[in-house]
Amino acid sequence: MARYGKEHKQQTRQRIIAAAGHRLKQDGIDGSGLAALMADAGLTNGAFYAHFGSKDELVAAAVADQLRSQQERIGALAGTGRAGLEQIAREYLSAEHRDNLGDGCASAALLDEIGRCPDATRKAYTDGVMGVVDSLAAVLDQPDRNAARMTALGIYALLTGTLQLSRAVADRQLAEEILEHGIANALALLGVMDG
Amino acid sequence: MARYGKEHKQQTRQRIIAAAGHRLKQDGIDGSGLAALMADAGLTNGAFYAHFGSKDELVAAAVADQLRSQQERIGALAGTGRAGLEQIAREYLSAEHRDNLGDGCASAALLDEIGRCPDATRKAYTDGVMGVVDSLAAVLDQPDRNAARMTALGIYALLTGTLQLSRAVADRQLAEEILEHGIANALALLGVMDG
DNA sequence: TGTACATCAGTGAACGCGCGTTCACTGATGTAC
DNA sequence: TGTACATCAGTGAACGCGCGTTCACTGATGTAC
Repeated sequence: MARYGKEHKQQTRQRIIAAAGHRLKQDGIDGSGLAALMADAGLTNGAFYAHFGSKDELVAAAVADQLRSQQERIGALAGTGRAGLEQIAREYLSAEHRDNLGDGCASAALLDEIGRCPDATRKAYTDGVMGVVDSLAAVLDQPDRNAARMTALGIYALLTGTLQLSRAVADRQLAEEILEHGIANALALLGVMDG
Repeated sequence: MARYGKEHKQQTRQRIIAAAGHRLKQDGIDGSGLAALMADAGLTNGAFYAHFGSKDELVAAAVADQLRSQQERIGALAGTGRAGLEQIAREYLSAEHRDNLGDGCASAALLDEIGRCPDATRKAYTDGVMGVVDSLAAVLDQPDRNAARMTALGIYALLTGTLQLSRAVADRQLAEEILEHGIANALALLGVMDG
């Protein structure tokens, strides 16, 4: 394997972005230092500026990468309509997802922090999240394209808010109840738009 | 006015908590330094540890205080049922609320950061948010108390997620659309539970 | 009433530490002749 | 084919800075006699 040349450097860059996606979601944006982010990719902090112009630039790249993955995941789903949404909601609002920040949804992990980020990061988020919402809208399989998009946005907001809530709450049983009722709420939101 | 004695010190403590509520929501938890938090209250950093044992302790107190205010605000509302919810949703999902982090909802501003806080802070959040949800459930005015609570939780998750989304998005028009459809979604969620 | 002392809220400088960022250097890989 | 040099990814120490926290001190307020 070449340790030299554009190709190898590009691979390293991707490795940093993927590792950063995990840690940023786990510890938050302000909570993740560059030294830790680079160590996660098997590198030292000094190499960072050969790949990115600033921490903000990496954050934007990682956010975009995370949302691209999420979109692909939704796009690869078999089910459509109510069954498809139920599949998504059950996975999204699972105890596994709640307890594994680093492997989960970037929006649920970082949304309020992203709101405070510079414009470039928020632009990357906007593009990424609209892709996710489009994929979600496609799953919903409704006649009116634009209405489906807005329903999908509502469902996405509900899912992220519900997961955040269940993570923030210190009462285990309550957290469980929040997730369970969240699934019903997501389906209800679709039901209304269907009828 | 006494500058001495328990009473005065208690007032100062409350002033710090109120000022901290504003700044924490504005700049985030990790994004707010103690020196700035104290300056907001008209004091220097050195005085901090006469009032609180740690930054975490202040954060917990500020979160509790913010949610108490939010609960009172909802409790003081005139309307009930669908009209009451519409009043809440329109105010919550307004451009003013979106653009004034510091004066707004603590959940929308801090929810994913609270999820990473120590247990004491998350406990304070849990108690506070359940109070808010109870008040919201009372507004909804439904026969089944427990069902109303879960509907209220769903609506609260939807509102916070929607506001976060509209703040994170870099496209002004899209942010506007998100808010507008959010109001319809909140009412839809109630409608389903009503029927 | 006056004076000496105790108590208290708050000041401001300092602490060690980790942050984002910079840079001189290393050592492996590729190229020229 | 062999050797001298250029190029590159990555290292590791250092930078100034702001962080949370500590502490000796100040000056105003209250109390004792």
